[in-house]
Amino acid sequence: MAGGMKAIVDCNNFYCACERLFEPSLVNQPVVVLSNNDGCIISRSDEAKKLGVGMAAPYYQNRDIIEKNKVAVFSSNYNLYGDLSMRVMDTLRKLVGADKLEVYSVDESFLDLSHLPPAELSQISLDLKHTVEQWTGIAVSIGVAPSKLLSKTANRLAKKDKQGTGGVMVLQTADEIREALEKTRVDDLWGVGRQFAFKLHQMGIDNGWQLSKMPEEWARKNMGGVVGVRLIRELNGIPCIPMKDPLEVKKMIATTRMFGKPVFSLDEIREAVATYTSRAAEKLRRQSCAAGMIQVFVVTNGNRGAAYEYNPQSRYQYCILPHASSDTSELIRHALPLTELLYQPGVKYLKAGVILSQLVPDHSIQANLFSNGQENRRRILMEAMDNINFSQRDDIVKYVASGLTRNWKMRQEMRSKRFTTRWDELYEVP
DNA sequence: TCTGGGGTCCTAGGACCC
DNA sequence: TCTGGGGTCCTAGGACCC
Repeated sequence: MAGGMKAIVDCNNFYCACERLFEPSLVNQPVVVLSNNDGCIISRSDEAKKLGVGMAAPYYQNRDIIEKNKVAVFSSNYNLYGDLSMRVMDTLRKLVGADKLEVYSVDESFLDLSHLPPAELSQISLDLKHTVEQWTGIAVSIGVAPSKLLSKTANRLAKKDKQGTGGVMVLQTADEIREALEKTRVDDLWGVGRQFAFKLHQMGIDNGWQLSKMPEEWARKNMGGVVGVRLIRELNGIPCIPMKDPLEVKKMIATTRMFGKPVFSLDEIREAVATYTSRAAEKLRRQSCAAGMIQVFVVTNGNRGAAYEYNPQSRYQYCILPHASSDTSELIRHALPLTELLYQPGVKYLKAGVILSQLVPDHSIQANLFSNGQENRRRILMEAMDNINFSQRDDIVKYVASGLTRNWKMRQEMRSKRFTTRWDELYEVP
């Protein structure tokens, strides 16, 4: 088939795989990893899936199955996952070239394979898979096809039938594509969520093949305009979702957290917001950007419904900065008044968050920096602070507004050590 | 009695993703 | 008692302009 082939490489049960790497006794044993505050299950090993542990399901609802079957449970350890993710991506970069790789998420990358001979794609993919596993210890699945959507579909089938496929599936001929789409429910297509899947089933469209035969004009009317048209084309092997430039930076940066326990006081919320602002500002500086707008939001449990119903209600406030900034203290100075606007005494708060947007590259504010020696010094201070916080413990250096007690901090009772990113927690060979 | 048309920019909100 | 966090893209509709 003509046109460039694209691959998606996806780490299998990534967070669980990371935990197992440092706890080999857990290989072939059921393992789950929990979200922040140990709230939800966000990664399951194949064994845990077989036991019926649900994805994104609240931990406490699965506690019975977990205890009965001695499932190993971990709080999420993002330092560890981030570091192993980097190793996987670096390996792929080495194998296919940095300009052929688009990191899509912490555990997935698209590869542009259009320069490779089509007849060899299967073997090349198998080699890629084996090399990544050998170099990093993380198992991956690979799907290859003429469009991103079809490669995601191939990847899903490869992962579902690891024995039969060897963890790799290449879709090239019309027959191969048809067979794969017939086996895939619309719910499982990349880009079809709950709302669209429901609509499609009502219309009698149940699998990917049926959907691929619908006219574009129908999709434009019924599936979100150009989004739907793109979906149909991608299903037909016409690439419409381009590979992204690896150098692109984020357009928005958020730091948000559920509180470990309900919070009532303004002081605690101010501390949380100041801390989240610091985190967000670090991310901002890491991509050499400044923010033009800052938003703060808080979430309460709402007033409607039964007493224990989970009914989150959020309220936002934002402000446009006089000039784009990446300075933690300046961002905090704008965030705190927003917090005060949002606060109502006596209300129980579950969560707060900070969102930085209208991001611009740092060099666009250089004129501003150079015109003002004071600000330039501040920027150097920020860099020093980031370096210290990164190489030492988190938050050795921080602003007093972030508070010294942090009793709103999240629960992480079952976190593994940060084996690869903290000197005092390095893995020891037994 | 009559009540244009088109362009641009911005924001809120929906839908989806991992 | 207990339900994550961080993103993207698109559309509709309002405000404003000529």
